[in-house]
Amino acid sequence: MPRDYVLRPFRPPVELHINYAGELNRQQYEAVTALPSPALVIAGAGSGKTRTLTYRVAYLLEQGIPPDRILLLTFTNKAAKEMMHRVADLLAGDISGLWGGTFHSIGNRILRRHSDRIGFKPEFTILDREDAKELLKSCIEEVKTNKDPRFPKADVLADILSLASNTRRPIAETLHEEYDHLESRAAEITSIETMFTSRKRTANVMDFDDLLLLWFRLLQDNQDLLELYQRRFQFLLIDEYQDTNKLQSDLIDLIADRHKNVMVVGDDSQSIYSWRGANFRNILHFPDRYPDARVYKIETNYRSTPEILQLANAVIASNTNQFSKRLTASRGSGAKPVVVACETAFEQARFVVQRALELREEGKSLNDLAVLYRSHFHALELQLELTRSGIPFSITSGIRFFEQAHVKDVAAHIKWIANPTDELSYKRLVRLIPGIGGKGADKLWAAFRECWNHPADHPSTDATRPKELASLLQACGKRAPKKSAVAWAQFSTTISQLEEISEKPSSMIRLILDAGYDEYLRNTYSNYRNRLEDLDQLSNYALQFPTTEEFLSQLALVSNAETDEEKPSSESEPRIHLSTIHQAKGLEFSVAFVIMLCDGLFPSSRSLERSESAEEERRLFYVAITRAKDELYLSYPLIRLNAGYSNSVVQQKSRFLTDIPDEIIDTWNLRSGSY
DNA sequence: CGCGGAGACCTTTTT
DNA sequence: GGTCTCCGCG
Repeated sequence: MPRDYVLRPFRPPVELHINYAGELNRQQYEAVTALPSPALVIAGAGSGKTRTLTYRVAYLLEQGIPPDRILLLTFTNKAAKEMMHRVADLLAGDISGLWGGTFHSIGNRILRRHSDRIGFKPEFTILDREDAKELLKSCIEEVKTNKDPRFPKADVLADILSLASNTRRPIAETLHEEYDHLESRAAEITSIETMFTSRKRTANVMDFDDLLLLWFRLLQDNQDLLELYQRRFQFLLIDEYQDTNKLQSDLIDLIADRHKNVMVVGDDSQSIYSWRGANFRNILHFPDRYPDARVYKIETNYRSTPEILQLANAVIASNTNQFSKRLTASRGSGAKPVVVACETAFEQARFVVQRALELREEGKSLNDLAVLYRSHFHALELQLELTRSGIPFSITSGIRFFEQAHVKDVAAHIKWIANPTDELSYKRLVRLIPGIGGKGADKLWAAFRECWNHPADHPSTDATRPKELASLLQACGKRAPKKSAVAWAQFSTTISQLEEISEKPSSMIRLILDAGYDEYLRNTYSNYRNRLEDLDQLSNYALQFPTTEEFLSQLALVSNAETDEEKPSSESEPRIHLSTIHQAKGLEFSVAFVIMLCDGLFPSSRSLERSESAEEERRLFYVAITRAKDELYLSYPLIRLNAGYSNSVVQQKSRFLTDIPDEIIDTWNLRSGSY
């Protein structure tokens, strides 16, 4: 059944005040922003990719295109938000119809509107990785016929299923290409996948991959909706195109099929997400799929000094699989990058601390400094040293704010009330009650389902209002262990109170704390104060969302780099920033320290097994180098304490460092000075 | 069946 | 060092 699409009157063209930043090449930007679609912009690191896209959006609006005809897809929600702010500033106008965000967040918005078409209810909840794994685990248990210890674990399985979905390949083919040792398991894995899919559907939950896959299917299977969105999103702009996977590029192609107004921007040298299914060949083959595409290269770098750029060029030159491009610096000369050899990781940490303090003396803010590393645990010693020296730092840690146990416990209350079919949230809640564990939760879930399906058997419930969760809970509380009866009654009371205020997530959090979670925290965790503070913050954070649904979507979809900024405690005190290289993508800092450049750590020993991933490691190193504007320090320890076994391991200097010609770097050898 | 203690095992990157 | 798993006790 076709839908009506209301055409709004064209707005008169607005006055555009693009203020080309002084250092930028104005002609170049004008050429790119006015480029006819389809267009492919190959833009090197620091060449102002984001700025180009921002101007492009502003340009389109200036041409009289209504904001709701534009879809802006970026790598993080934060990037989209910043670009949209910038556009609003440039135009001094209302651009509220403009949609911008990650593929996942846009998928979420669209799927909520049409969930009925794919057999979901609009209040579906989103599973994070951990939840998805847990659900997968119980599917494995059901399919597994005998106790086979070599059966692939939920971790591996989650990766396989995700990769298959994102590359749009059948599972058997994915196994053949990437996990050949599991090829004989294809049939079992496929049946687990089938069960996993149906369990998600009954629970009315989606995982990350579903947000893309179901979005794609929705458009593919519903001609009217396809047409609706093809007409609505008349201009598509995609940032970081080198990191899109097959599913994402197919989505773009599907929506763009009618008008072909696509502008993609990316840099194949910065492709660092292939393990997630990203395929930088999407960029290479773009001109094949869009024969009319104009290709535009930006090889000027506005960010870094020529010395840093020379190093970047030297590093990436060893890679064979790429568009050839050579970045030229637009800035004046600076200091050579420095390679620092350290004895131990602690000495390396002291080096960073001391240098950071010196730079602060020289007038740099700590905000201008960043320490980058391959994996989260590489920053361990540095964190200790920074804390010891009292230097403020912020860190994008491995554990995300929203994935910590206490945040998830509280969120489970809100999620379950919004979506009572959410099995995982229910079980999580029930297991908080003393005396109820994994098996008990399974049984109580079955009991709850039964009360839900047959409310007539339980006179206390009102059949016309199946959402009276608290009374259903009371009804099936009989099946809870006797010693848990009091806690169970308390639980159902809390739920009934929460149902009253189910559209006020902030008040819900406070109520959950008052109703006993506070006490639970106190008894369970030694760092009870911190966790309580987190929840306090979460409650404040929730205030900004008009609906519970938006709050929950936000919890599931924002990355930790974004939450860092969102935390209300963001006092203006300058902090040195610690981050993995992956999470520093798209950012820039005056001074960058890249630490732990030891062979086996960076490049990581796992990646050296395959030649393509060895090239990707080098691209990652390239990304790290090109984050620096003025100064760059590359350091490595010779000895590193091996966590746990308390024996030290001698490290080899990273092969990335030995490959660098001596004349383009300075070498510092650390000596211990006396006070 | 829940829970606490003892041992094994692992350490890539994330929307 | 921290998490997950298994085992035996209550």
